Amino acid sequence: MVTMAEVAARAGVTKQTVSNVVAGKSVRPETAMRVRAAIAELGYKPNLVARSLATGTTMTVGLFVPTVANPFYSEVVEEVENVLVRHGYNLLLATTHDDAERTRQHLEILAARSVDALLVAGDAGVTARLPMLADAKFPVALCAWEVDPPDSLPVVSIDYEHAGFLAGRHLRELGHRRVVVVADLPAHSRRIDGLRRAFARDGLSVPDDAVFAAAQSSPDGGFDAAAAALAAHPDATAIFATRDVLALDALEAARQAGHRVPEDLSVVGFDDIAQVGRTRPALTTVAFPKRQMAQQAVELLLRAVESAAAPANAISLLRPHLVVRGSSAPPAVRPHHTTR
Amino acid sequence: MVTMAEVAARAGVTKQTVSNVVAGKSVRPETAMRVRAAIAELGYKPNLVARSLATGTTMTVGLFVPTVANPFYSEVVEEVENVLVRHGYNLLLATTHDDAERTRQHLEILAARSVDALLVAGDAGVTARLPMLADAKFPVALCAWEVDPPDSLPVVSIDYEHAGFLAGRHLRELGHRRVVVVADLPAHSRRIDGLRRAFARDGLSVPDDAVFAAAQSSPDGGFDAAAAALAAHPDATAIFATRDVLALDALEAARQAGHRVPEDLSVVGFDDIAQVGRTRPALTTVAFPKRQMAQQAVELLLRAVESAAAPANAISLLRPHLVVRGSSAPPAVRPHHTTR
DNA sequence: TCCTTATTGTTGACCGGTCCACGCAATCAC
DNA sequence: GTGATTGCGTGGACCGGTCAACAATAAGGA
Repeated sequence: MVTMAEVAARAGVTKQTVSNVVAGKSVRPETAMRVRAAIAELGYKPNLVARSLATGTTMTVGLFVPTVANPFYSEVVEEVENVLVRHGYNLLLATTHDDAERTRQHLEILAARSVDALLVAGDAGVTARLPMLADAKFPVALCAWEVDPPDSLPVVSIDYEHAGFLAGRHLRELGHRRVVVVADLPAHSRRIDGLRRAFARDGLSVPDDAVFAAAQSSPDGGFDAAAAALAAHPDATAIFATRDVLALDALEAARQAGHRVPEDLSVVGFDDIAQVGRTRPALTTVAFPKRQMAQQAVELLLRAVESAAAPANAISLLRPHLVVRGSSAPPAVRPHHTTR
Repeated sequence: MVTMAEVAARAGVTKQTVSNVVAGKSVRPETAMRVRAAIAELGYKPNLVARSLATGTTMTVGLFVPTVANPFYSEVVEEVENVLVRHGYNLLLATTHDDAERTRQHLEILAARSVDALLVAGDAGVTARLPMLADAKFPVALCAWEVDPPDSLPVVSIDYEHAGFLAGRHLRELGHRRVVVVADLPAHSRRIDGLRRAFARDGLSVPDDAVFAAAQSSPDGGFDAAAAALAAHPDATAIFATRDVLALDALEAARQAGHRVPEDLSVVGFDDIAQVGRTRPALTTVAFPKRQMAQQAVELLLRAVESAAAPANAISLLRPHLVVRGSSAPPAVRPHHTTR
């Protein structure tokens, strides 16, 4: 590899002058030309590793996500990368798989690599490492954070409770009274709280036995939970799934149980991942402004990096909104189900 | 940050000795203990940037994918990261978005960062940069490569033509004679070649006007193409989609056109992305061994890195296989469609 | 004319590790 | 007892940039 020193020799100046030309600092035009010519002739490219060592900055940002297999996080990754590229940064991607030990190792390596900043999306496996995150020597931000926002780190997320409320309000406005829930528990309990609040306003409740946890280990977890929910509550007129992928499973379970959606049963999801708008029935869901979130979070971090200050320790909550599509409708008028 | 020199001073030895302890080279146990104690007391962590500069190796591998939004590539990314982590490497992710200029910049930066290796998945936007890839100073491998495998770089992929053949043979074995195709063109033409070969064996053809290109720009491209295909060929008994996401769109278009799948119309996809096994009807598709591919490709690269040699310049083709699910069945026995 | 203030470019230290040649003891064979 | 081998540890150069202090030359003000 051709180094700065070689370019300097070729142009008859010092390393430093070459450095100045590359960095765009004031250099007499005549000299700059000579240097630029030498750079071009030798095909010189600055060595970023060396620069990083000298400056302590790597133009690299780490991103933690639980997994990329979930489309929600895919979209986050996609957008984070876009914003980073726009600012000239690179993305170091690490999946945590909700594994605390794996997360710890990744964190250690990122620190040793001196990334300029770290964005953590999703909480599950990382929560335990929060103290470690708090006193990292680079800015850290959290996003898509549902549980106990720690007060030492900035967060860009949404009001999950309110998002759940939107789903509940929609179902109530349609006239639904009995809803079952398929959820990732305990992670998604906020969303359920919101749903319950909407029902509670009208004096209705969503009892605990109407909430079914999807087994996270099995790929059929969502399907099984939905099937169980429908079997246990044949009088339910709606399903709320706390994640779109679960909602897709629920749609399937409903179909197999002989329900028509939305005529017999409404299904409402959460996230608004790309594919749910194109299935039939298209899914009514609470849209999570993922890309906006990714953008804000990254820009928050980069501002902190450039001002060399700790990021504003604030919580920024974006507004989720309901997207009404074909999977929800008023409940069918049918003989009232009698218990016993 | 605490440096090696400080640890050395604390332990009463030289930097080099500390380095040896960290690297696990032979050091007298007694000395090693003193050094380890100093490391623990000071909380020393080696600076990987400095190490990279000195050794010229960064323990970092770059990955190019067209996008992460497509579940096919998500799975590839997921698996690549897993393998890298297992070997102690980090992942630098770059999306190309089929943009040659963006790809060029990324490539330049990765080179300047001296990544240890680069894996390129998918071809579209990158093909133009092949010469640049060929004389990179680090090993490069290609995967999921459909067009003209260049002979200067190792490739881990599948035989796309054969994969298409599998789809065609399946449809023929079921008895289908008239199939329409929804495809990303021209990228997926190999797959169609294979399909055609299967039909040709029985003296049947898949005419050009039965092949519909999905507009890549629009999110409804697949849907529109499928709808057009069905409208233009009402006598078709099967759809072959060259990508599962297109197949999902096709299922939808079929439903809206009033076809029952698989009774009236069979749908066969390509890729076997995670979600298509859980929809109803579950999708019959040609399974692409993505994870195996990712694994082989990464391990090929890492072998090259560790032997400091150019990677074996070979083409490794994995075997795709057909996964028969619910979306394909023998064609309905129905009055033969008369043209006019 | 002389001194002050800019403007460029030079010099040498430094970032935090690793590599390599070598000194020094202790061990071994003869 | 002596020379050869081996095991540990030292010192200094080096990776390829950047930074800060300074020297040199040019321009501006009194």
